Amino acid sequence: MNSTVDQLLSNHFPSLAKFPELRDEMLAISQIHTFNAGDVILREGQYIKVIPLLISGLLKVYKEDLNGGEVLLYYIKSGESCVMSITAMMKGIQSPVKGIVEENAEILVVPAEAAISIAKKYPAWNTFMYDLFSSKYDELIHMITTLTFENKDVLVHEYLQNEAKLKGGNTLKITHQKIAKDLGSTREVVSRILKKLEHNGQVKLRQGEIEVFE
Amino acid sequence: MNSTVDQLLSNHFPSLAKFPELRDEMLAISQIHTFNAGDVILREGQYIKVIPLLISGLLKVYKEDLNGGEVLLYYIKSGESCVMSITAMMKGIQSPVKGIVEENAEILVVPAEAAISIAKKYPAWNTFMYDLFSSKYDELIHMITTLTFENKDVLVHEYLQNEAKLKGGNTLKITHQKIAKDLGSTREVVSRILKKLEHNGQVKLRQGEIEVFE
DNA sequence: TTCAACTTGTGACAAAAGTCACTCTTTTCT
DNA sequence: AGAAAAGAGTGACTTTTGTCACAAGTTGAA
Repeated sequence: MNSTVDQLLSNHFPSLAKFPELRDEMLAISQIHTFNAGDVILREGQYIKVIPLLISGLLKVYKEDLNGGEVLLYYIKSGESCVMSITAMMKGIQSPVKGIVEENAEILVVPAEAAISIAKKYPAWNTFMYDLFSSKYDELIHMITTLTFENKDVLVHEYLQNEAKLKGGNTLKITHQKIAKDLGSTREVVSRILKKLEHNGQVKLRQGEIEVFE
Repeated sequence: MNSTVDQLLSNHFPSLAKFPELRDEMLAISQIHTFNAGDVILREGQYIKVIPLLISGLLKVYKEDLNGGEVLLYYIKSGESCVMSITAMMKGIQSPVKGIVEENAEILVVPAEAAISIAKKYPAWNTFMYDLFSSKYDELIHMITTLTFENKDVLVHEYLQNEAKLKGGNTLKITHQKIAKDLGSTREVVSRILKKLEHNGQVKLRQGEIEVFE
């Protein structure tokens, strides 16, 4: 009866599933949940009770600003988990970030205490986490360098390229307003940048969608 | 003869040293090195051969830009290590960041392979790392929100407050040029912001030094 | 002490980003 | 079809940041 979960684990988290004991223990304590686009699966200030391992779909992780703004920090895609959930869980603190389902998602949910005991028993779990931490550090650091050294047009362009890559298609169904919100900017500024990118042949704009080239 | 190292470990890394076996293993394979302010202890592109545990002093970690700029990502203070070294080591990749000694430092140096085997044996090592990763994530995320939602004056002010806190003194010996370099900005901009901060009573400027209030 | 190097101040201007106000287009709903 | 809502375009203006040029203050070594 757990054969489906078993397969999902093997397919999407091979570096964990290849250790039979670890795999069995994870199967014994975790469950698959499904979520819909738009669902907020983690709020700022919430305590972490479970560690999510993403089977399919796409999540976005945001940091909220005092004045109602928010900024997209990174994505969580298939085969990944939420680094901020892990670290907040280990310290028993509230989540400093918000997690939203961007594309309908299947999530393997591991209870926090179970995750802690697994981490102590299986080096592979920690290896997986180090890899994950590493890639998110890279993303955050890249974001900092873009914010520091580049103008907003680069930020917008990289955002679009990321979206295209992660959503598997060069035509994005997205509004200028949504882009502005994700980047902590304003709609007018984004609209003008998009016009400029279109002028440069980097994108093609249509109502409600953007085609990304390159 | 290892009694000194033993004490340093106990004093500065209590969460590791309180486990006798872990402590003994670390003592057996690690060494103390000292470095001077200005020393570059890690270059971008360099492979990671050792994990540094900072006993005393202060390090700064930078990401370099293509056009000769660089931006301060975070500090490493006593009781901490370099998260980017850890993750780069685990993946066997080159360091994506640069580490510079800001204040004369004593560093407990753990060979990379030894660190890997320790990580597999002692959960306390991983707990320590998760804590460290967590605090650096917080710092990077805070930097992103500042860059996204605040003007440069806030960035400069927070930089000064950090410097004051980490260097243990409200009078910083630092030039405007150095601040500009750390923040990826320019000297004139920083000079003007500092004037403004002085006007607001947040700092007091003198040649070659800045007194930080609050 | 005197000069050279370093540090800071500042005016003038340019570029980037944000704000406001309003229009126009496209989509959606009844 | 027709109206409302959502999305996008745009001019005019402000604020913030960056750039250039050059003056002036400070420090330290010869």
